[in-house]
Amino acid sequence: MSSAASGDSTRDKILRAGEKLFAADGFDRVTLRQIAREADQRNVAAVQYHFGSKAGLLSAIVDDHRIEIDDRRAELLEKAEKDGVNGDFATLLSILVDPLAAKLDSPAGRAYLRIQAQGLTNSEMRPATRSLIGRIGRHLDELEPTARTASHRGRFALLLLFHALADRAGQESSGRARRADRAAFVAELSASLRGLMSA
Amino acid sequence: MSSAASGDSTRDKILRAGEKLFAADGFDRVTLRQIAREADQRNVAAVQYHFGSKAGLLSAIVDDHRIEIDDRRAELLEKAEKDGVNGDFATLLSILVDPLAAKLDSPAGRAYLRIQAQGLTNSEMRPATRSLIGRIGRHLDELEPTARTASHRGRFALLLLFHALADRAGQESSGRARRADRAAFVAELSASLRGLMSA
DNA sequence: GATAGTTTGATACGCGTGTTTTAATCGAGC
DNA sequence: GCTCGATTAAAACACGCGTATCAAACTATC
Repeated sequence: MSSAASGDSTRDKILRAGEKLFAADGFDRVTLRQIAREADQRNVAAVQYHFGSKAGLLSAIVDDHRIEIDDRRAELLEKAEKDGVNGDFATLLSILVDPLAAKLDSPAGRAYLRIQAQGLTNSEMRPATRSLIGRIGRHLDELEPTARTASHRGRFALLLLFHALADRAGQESSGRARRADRAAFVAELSASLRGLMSA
Repeated sequence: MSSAASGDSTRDKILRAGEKLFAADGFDRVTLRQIAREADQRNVAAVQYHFGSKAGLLSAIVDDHRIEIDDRRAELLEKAEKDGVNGDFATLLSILVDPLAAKLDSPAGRAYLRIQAQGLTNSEMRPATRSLIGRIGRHLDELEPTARTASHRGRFALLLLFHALADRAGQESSGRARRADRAAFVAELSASLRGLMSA
């Protein structure tokens, strides 16, 4: 309930510390003591108190962002359906891509992208982001059934989407990529996805 | 020196056990005791003896496969250069894709693909597979410089290549995908990469 | 068949982990 | 100003980790 307001309560500090460290080092390598230190907390049990467990902290981090992304997507999708643009491939693609790509704007968002990609690779957190993607997928199916249905393209597109954004997030957070190039990056990614789906 | 001959020496059993467990659970989650058990070894220090450390075991696993893949690629590339086909995009792409995709054939190869994808996400083992890819990349640059150079497409292609294969490897190893579909999968992947690069 | 070298087995060590527990501190509300 | 719930601190816990050590078993060479 409080998560959206990014105050500096201890809970929020732990959340941001976890984000940062999980993204940079990987969930398994990060210690609760590291997190406490990063959050200016002398208490090694702070994570247990506020989130129950290390896994609980991960869920809190991921859910926060995922919910915001899905809300934004639902909003855009409803608008598109109302405008009767649900036959427009580019529109549907941007509904899929843009709210995720917007996560590149903040350090917290970039951390989320990297964490989500870790989860994809290690085959967990599968329910994440699923519902909305399914709904958009159905629209895409109506559009060009042969290009998507029963083929692997949809899955490829999802893999590329997440991993490319995570890769970019890592580069920006480590200074290996400049923020100014971001628009070009997103445009390239969208074009690549378009090309991938309709080759 | 001995790795190619997949005998059932203790060393090889440990190597295969590590492959299997690293791929399924992730490098960090796997303990040396699990590996020893999986290798029918009562000795918990067997990994230290044969590979020095847990990291040494990982290197041994990855290097074995990577060397074989790069050798195969070099072979195909030389043949293509001799035939003067180095202007053929499809040929170059298949040199990049086929030796990797061939890894889907064996359980050990599938494990390698998943492990390599983990490494990509967690940003290590970067030197891996680099040399050959660079050489092929130069050929691609000569072909259509605008489509690759200074754009993000090359990186996208690499990400998709590795993660799609790792994803497929995971599905096959867990029975969620049938081996019969593999040819179609590889064809789809190649087509997707082609579409991605030239959209 | 004794011997040197290599491999395997078994045990122990030191340490860091996530978590639990208990005590101290804080902050409203009356 | 006191009280009580919520939060932070501090210490301890049980456990599993990677590693080191040393003895036993095996293997080949002469």
